[in-house]
Amino acid sequence: MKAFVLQPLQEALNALLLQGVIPEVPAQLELDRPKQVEHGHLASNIALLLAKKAGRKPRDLADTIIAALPASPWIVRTEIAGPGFINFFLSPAAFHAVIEKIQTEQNLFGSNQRGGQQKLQLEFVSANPTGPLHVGHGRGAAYGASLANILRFNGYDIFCEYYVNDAGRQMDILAASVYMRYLEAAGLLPWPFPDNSYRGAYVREIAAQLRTQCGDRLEHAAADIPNLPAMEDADAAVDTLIAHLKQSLGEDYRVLHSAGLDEILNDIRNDLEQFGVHYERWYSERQLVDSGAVDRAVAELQSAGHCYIQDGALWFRSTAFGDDKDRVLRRENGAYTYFASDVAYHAEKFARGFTQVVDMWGADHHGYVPRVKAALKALGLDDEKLEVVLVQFAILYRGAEKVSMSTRAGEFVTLRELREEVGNDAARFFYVLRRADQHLDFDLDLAKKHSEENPVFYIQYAHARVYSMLRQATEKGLSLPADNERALDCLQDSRELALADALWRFPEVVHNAARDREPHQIAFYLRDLAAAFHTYYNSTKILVEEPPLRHARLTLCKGVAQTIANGLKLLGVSAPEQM
RNA sequence: GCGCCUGUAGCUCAACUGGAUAGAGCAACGGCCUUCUAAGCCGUAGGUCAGGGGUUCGAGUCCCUUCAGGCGCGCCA
Repeated sequence: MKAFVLQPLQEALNALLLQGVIPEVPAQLELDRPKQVEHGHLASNIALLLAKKAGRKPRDLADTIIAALPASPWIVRTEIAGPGFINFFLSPAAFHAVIEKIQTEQNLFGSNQRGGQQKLQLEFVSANPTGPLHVGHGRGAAYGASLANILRFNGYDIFCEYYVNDAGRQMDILAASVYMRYLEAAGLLPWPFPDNSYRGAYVREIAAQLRTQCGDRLEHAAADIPNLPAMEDADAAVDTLIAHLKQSLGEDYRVLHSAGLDEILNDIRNDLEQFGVHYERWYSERQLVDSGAVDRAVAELQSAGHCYIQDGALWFRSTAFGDDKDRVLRRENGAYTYFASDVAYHAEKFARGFTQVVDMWGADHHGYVPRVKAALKALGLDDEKLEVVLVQFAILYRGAEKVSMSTRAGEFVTLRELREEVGNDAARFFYVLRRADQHLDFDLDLAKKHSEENPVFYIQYAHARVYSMLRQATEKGLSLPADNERALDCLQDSRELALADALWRFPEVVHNAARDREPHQIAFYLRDLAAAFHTYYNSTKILVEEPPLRHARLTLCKGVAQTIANGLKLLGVSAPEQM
């Protein structure tokens, strides 16, 4: 819609530039949608911006600009207002145009090609496969998947990836936890299950499966098992147990390790798939390590002279690249840190040719950003191409009551439980109702309500209402508009034009949501559009006797339904035709 | 202590990246079903944009500062 005004305005400014009235034309002309209807459909502040440079009074300059505007069928009136705004009033035809556009583009309405099919990688969730996903991960999943949809709709070539932390200490602790439950089930665990291991019920289930699979074959490692409770440092105690298991079980340690990993990763995959979250690739940290990528990345940092050895550990001088302290790459005991494999992983992302990489991390990892960027810079890569979105936690409520959660103790609400309780649609929608960097209060009771208080149903209801009218018309034997109905001239009422105006906003919102990485803009827009539709529905009878008017109104309504469906699709929410 | 984030209506949050009289949803109050789904609509009330200073035609938005809250500051991930 903005193009209707942008083009004439551009022409006028170019003409004035030639005449020497203004010294320059801004590269990017901007148009506002005024809050007050009296201020027109669109407004430009261009006279205010150029007044000083042109040595003219703003209102005076605005007058000159208006005089230079070429005639346009879309603009019916202009006026100068306030300190020097130029307000534009558009013709009904400008609003009918959006309805025709929707009919032409249908499920592509709102999309654009600004991305130019640039390859963009999105990494999100990437939770350690040490247990089922909980509601905190759900937010990252909903946010990442929605953002992926939105960016695709903006013409980007999107590649979604889940980084699987399947190498490393946490996975070993899981293996040890499974083993302890395995022993416990046979009454062979000589002391109580320790607090700092994985205590969730799922660990018992995995242990039970392991027993079905291996019988008592693994029990022999219980013989000289370290006495964990007797040891001072609980973390060191677990490490001792892990070392013991690796040595004592030999090849079978791999079986134990995989028992937990495979089971949990499968569970996570299914969970996300059912939640409508799809990945192009599950990237294994273990494979990254085995391929020698970590060795190579570290060696590259070393040969570039960005490393030093201190206290037996290998350090990366990240302070030379904006970090506030140096970081260890390889520990005194010879093992790489998590950071080392992350450096390798990110270097790998750029080597794969992505023009932009977006990571979505839990907000508690924010201190981690400078060191990863430092490493990229040290490797001669452009750290601007790595964008980190920090996703805050979701706090669950039942009405006013907070649901307490503790991951360690295994007392957390899983994503699956949440989905089963409130449904995928409500879960997806509620998760993206806030900006990612804001805390999210997730009210389970509200998400389940099928009433006006629940924004998901409010929007879906608007969509279903349109289809209800179409069914109703058929039942009454009233003719329906053609799919390419173009006789829209009878839509002249301000309420009809206002509704069409709301439709015009959709492509703009899609663009802004992608630019700002803010899916919530879509959610807010849909609520506004649904409200505008409900208002129209209540004020105007759609299924009138006169066919031309009925057809035109129904065509407008179908445009609303199509737009709602397109928007909900971006958020991974269904658009039912009947409720 | 240092760094990052946040502070807007009773509650939960927006505000098109500097525009005109700061908007929604809940909650509160008052209305609207003989008519296409009342899972809806209309209206009323509610504000020192945390406080202070600055930048300019113009500030919730940018800069400085104070206060309050959250998170982070491992050879953990």
